[in-house]
Amino acid sequence: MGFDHDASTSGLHLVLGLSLTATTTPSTKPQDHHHHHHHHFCVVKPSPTKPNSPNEPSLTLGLSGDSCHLAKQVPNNSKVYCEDPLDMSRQTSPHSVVSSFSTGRVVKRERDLSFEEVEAEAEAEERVSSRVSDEEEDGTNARKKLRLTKEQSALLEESFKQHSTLNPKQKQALARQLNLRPRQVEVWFQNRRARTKLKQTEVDCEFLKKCCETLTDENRRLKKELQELKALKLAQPLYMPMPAATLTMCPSCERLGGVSDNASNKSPFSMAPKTHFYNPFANPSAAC
DNA sequence: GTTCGCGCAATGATTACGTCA
DNA sequence: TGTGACGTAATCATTGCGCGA
Repeated sequence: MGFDHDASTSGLHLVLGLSLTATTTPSTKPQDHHHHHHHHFCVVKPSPTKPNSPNEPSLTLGLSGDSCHLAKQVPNNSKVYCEDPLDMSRQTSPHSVVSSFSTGRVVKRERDLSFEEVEAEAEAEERVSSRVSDEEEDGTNARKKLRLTKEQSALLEESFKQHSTLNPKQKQALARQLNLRPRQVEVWFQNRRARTKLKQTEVDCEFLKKCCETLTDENRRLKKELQELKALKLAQPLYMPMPAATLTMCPSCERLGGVSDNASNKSPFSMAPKTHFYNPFANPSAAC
């Protein structure tokens, strides 16, 4: 589903998006808005520096948070302390460090691993190897799902605010900070991007629905007004000066509607609902 | 008040496939 | 043109929570 609001075809110029703060990143990729209880929305334009893929909606989500730093450090230890007793219980579990080792599955894709990363992963695996073997001894091959601690999530969020994508170095550093595997950090970012985009789409959809309702109402009202004016014109065929309040001026070309000198204005009557017209897109009339 | 089963949302992980250098 | 890295989309699986019986 793509929202390509092309002014040339629709007369409207919708470019919708969300932003976490007043500033936006240059990236055109959809970015964070997931935790909107922390942030506010605003309309941003996609950057022309990087074209969207054909399937990508033109609605974009801007990010900010340049002032954010990765200053907060999660203790580089398998135990991360938090207030939540639930989390606490999770954290004390070896599964809070590395997840999918307990699945018994072999992770096929380790595409992003440099030699150092492979080494780091080997170390990580080392840290949990005892747990894995315990499970194997138990005969339980249940897939345990990693639950990130609050601190880990916070740091990931913080990092995501800065960059919605990570280069290998950043990924490696973050993984080290979080005591996770780089692959887990990568997956987290992938999911974060995807769910941000999904949420964004839902928000945009709601917004467009409201816009549509508003325009429908306005259209209905204008049609009614037009009929009234036509009826008035029939009832009073002689020229009557218009009340000034009914004149309308195009905000872009600054011409008075209905009284300009071109040939298209055959009638001195002007549809001028300006006093209560609401244009949700704040655009000049498409007639201009 | 407690427990159990169920539905559901959140989220980590996997897979398939597209794009690009 | 083939390949690897990296992205998204779709999906699966696990977990925790709320709720009614």
